[in-house]
Amino acid sequence: MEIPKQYDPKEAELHHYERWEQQGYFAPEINHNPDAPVFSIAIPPPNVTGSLHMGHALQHTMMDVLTRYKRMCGYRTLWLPGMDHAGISTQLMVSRELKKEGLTRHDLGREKFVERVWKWKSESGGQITKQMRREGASVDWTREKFTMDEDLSRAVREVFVRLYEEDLIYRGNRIVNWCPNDQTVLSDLEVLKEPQAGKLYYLRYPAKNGGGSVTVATTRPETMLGDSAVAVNPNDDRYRSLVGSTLMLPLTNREIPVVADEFVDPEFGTGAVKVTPAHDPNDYEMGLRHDLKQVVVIDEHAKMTAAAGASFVGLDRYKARDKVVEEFETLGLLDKVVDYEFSISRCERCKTVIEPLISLQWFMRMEPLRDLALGLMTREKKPQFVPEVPYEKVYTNWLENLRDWTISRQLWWGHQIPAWYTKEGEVFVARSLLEARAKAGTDDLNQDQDVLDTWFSSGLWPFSTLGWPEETADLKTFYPTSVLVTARDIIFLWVSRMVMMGKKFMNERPFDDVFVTGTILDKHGQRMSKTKGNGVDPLEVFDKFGVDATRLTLAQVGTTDTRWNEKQVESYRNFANKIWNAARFCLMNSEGAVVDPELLQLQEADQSLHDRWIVSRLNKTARDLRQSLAGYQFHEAVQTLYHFFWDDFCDWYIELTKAEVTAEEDSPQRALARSRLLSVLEQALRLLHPFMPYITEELWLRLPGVDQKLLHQSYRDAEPSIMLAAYPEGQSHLIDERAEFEMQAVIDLISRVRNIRSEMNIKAGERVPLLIGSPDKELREVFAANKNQISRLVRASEVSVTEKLDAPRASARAVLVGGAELAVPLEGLIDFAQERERLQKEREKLINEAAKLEAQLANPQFAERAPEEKVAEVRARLADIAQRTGQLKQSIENLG
RNA sequence: GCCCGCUUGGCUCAGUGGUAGAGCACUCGCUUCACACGCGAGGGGUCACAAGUUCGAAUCUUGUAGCGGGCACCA
Repeated sequence: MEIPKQYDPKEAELHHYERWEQQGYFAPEINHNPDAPVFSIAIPPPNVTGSLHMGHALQHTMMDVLTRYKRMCGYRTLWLPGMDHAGISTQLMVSRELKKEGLTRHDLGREKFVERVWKWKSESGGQITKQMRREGASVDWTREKFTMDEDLSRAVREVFVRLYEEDLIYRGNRIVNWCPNDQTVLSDLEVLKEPQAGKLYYLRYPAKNGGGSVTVATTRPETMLGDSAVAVNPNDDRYRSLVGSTLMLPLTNREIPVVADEFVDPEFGTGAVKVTPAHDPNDYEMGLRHDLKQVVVIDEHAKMTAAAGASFVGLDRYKARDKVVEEFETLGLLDKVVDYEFSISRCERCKTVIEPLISLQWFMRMEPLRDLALGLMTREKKPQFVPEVPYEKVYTNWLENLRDWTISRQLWWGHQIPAWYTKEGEVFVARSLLEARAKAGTDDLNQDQDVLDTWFSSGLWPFSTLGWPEETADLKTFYPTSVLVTARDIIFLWVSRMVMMGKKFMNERPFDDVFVTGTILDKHGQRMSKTKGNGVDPLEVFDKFGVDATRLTLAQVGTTDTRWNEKQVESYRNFANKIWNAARFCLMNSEGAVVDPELLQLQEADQSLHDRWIVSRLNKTARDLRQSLAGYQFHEAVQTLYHFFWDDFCDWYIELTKAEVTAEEDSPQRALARSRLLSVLEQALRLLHPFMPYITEELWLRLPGVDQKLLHQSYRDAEPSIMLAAYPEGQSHLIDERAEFEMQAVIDLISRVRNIRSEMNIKAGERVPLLIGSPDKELREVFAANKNQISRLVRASEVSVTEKLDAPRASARAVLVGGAELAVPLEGLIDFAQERERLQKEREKLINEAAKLEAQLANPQFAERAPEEKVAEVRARLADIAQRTGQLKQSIENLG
């Protein structure tokens, strides 16, 4: 079989996914063990309008690593995919399309418009579902959900009705964030606060009865037309006498009172505040406290109303501002204008400046729900945030200060609020029109025109996707889910709401853990964003370096913010190629061999050192990986895999076993060595699979002897695939510390000889004799037993191992840890002065180190207070250094 | 304003109360029969700064500086 020298990711990425999906490997039903433990993840549903960006790729990689890992461990595994209808985004997108045709949504009317959105969805929505297949995401597409599906919509109505019946949802007139462009209300979380360079205007209001006046400072002069009071601090002596008096509001001829309120900061501005209850959240509260009139002077289009006066009506808010200032100046009532920086609220989507307006909306009362979430954290410490710092605190602090949630939106795309009104305006909240009619006792009902905030349905996601309110088998099996993997920016918008809703309606946490990923920044450390145009498209990276290499790069990001670094992907592309070529070597030498995990199940003294060693390393690696993944230590896991495969397996094991494996003649030894090599490779591929699904499947299927026996017992009937193979255990009885110690001695020996060859400029092809002296009998036996391997790897002409080193004067020498010595006779090649200098340098290094250790031991408090084993360790190290220093000294003297 | 995080070799990042790590970049040598997307050998960091705790601090505490982020109703 011909295997190309270079791995082509595209080839491997072409067919496996389709096969996995068709065979049903992603569905939990593939697991035939009725007692299998359960692992489940509900995907953070991407917007139906969205296309894949780095953040998705990052999260999906981590979720897929966990899912594939747990599946291989025999868990009944479900990673449930789906999408969010994304109310505003989607409506805007379709409206923009309409605009190209010269239409607005109002031209179509609500029903036609919504139809149009559904059409758009089926034709071009959900790009991400295709892109996720490319990523290799092992989600169960048969359970894919959309927040506007009928069953999920039913859950939304059910929740709405129940909360309404408990008085946790109410309708009322309150001041809200209004977007004059999108013509809808927004929740506090959907507005952005931005610093703004503006001006502070000092306006003077004359007293009603001649003489005095009060000057107020404001950033929004146009709202003065709606003022209904001026407030001062009750303890402010400057204004004490004015409290209760009446002012004449300029430009309007209205009389307004001066009131006293603790809210007012005497230090700011003039210490007197104009109060506009209808157009400022603070003033709104103050207005309620003092029973002030709400004078609405700005409408939902951010234009002035008739109440603003005949000369202002119809003016844009900013035009009105200029006009107010102008008129104050004319009247001599503008005291001054100063530059002032303040923060301004903008619509998250369209960046329009928010207008606070009083509006009739639906709200969710959060206190009781908040208490459920806080109680869950206090009593059960759920969910467990990873990393715990700072997210647990951020989450609980936010909950503690939570305010009621505006849940209605003036949109057409979304879950229409299940409330119906009679002609008289009486409201009936019901699960359906039929139920509403029954409740109202009339058929003459109109449904509320508003829809619910997108996040309302998202909050139900972990259970609505599993069939709630029906008590389905899926709901029983997969709820609560195991872990939520998400970016940090939706902890409030989404995570907290899922916890509250899950606790409320399932009486159970929605997930055990919340893993908060880091963020991928651009190379300058800036957030990637569409508007900045600095995003890196994951699909392009897939094309350039392969999906597996990209996944490895993303997995190692873990929880820290990382600048995008293409070099890193390239190095993992190289790693994939390394895997490919290691397998290529194994396969090129696989005649007469077969994968047999049993070969790796025993550690016996008569096996060669490198075989016992690689089994030990393999099991240690598996053990470490399991530990890393259990703690969501993705970076650590990637490093462990990389170094096991490249360093241990490729650099050492393959090289050490190469002689046996490539022997010309067929023999039982050769067959055994080949089978062993294949079996180690096979285990290594399993370890890698959750991170690099494509290359591992591609290679695994090519290995001789791969069949159902290798699958986890829960999947024994399935067609073989590495994704159903059992994840290596990491068995402690196969970890052989002695073998690792001995192998390390061999590795050190080989490295020192190579170092000598390099420093002495010995030609790569030239063979040199190697003399080893070791006073330690066991080490001597180790070196002797591995003569052939050592000889091969250092290109020695001969290797002799003796108790005492007996080398000619013209030799390059080195001293190893443990007192072994080696010499490479270099008659005619060696420069004595240079060699002396080389050894002297090394000796000085050791002497410096010894001095530090001696100082440590000389401190009586060290011996007294440090733990015994630490002291013993330092003593042992010092003894070893002393011995080596002595040997080096001897070597130098021998050189003359 | 309040809170939080980060600061480790040229670059991107791990890590840890007890001898400083990786990848890339760099230097030298290699067409060694899996791989030049490779092999072998090297150089390079007083772990931002200061004080403290400790037998011992790059790691813990406090403060300072720089960078980044979150929260906040100051007109």
